[in-house]
Amino acid sequence: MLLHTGMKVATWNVNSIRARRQHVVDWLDAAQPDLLCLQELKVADSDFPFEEVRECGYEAEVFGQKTYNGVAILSRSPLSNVVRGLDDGDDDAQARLISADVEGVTVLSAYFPNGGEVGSDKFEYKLRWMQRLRQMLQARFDPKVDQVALCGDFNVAPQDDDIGRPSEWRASVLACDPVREALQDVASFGLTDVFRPFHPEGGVFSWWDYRGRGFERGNGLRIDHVYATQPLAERTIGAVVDREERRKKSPSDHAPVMVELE
DNA sequence: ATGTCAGGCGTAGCCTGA
Repeated sequence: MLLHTGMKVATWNVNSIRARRQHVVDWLDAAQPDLLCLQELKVADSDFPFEEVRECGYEAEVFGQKTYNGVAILSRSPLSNVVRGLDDGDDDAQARLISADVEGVTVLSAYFPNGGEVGSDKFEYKLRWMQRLRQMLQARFDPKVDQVALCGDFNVAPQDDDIGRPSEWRASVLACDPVREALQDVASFGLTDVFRPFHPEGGVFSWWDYRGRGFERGNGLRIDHVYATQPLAERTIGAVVDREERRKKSPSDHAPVMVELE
């Protein structure tokens, strides 16, 4: 009989695991999450630092891709039922989703498409990918029963108060109406944002553009999220962004987001 | 359009993506 104490689940777009290998190792040692979902690895599986991660006490399941995308799940407990991709029969070469089960919870590490410019082919791909994600969730899970955590870089700021300077971003691929509606459609499957209730005042961000000194100017967006089904959401007892990580030398443009479950 | 990173290619500096 396993006695469950807290469970810390984190997500972090590292913008190249090669460039951020030491940051990840140091952060695992300091933050001690039970699970860490990674996005934008930008390496093939063979170039993922499995050994370093194992030395920190984590096993890793990786869906890598050279140069672009790439996602992983790191866990202190054994992972099972690993699924790579949306698994919907669509011939999609982009490595943007991996899922696995751990201690009765299904964890998904997702890297939603950025979308390029509104109206572009990349934008249409983003909306279509989100639709496909919604269909996959519906095919695989029962939101009333299953404990599912969808974690990752959603590339969507859900509300204006998730943005430092809303007027600069409101029409962008990260915050425009069609993208927010697509996120609502994904959530309508039976997922809720478990972070925001712990920060009702808003103004908490997870990504700051390298360009234009976004971090220094407070011009960030909350685009990295943990969404959970009700049976899991009701276990949430805290949620934070580790802004200090963004302050370090050679940071990712994203900071880790971590939620604590009871 | 701009800004700043990272990777590819290939071994300098331009290109793409974000």
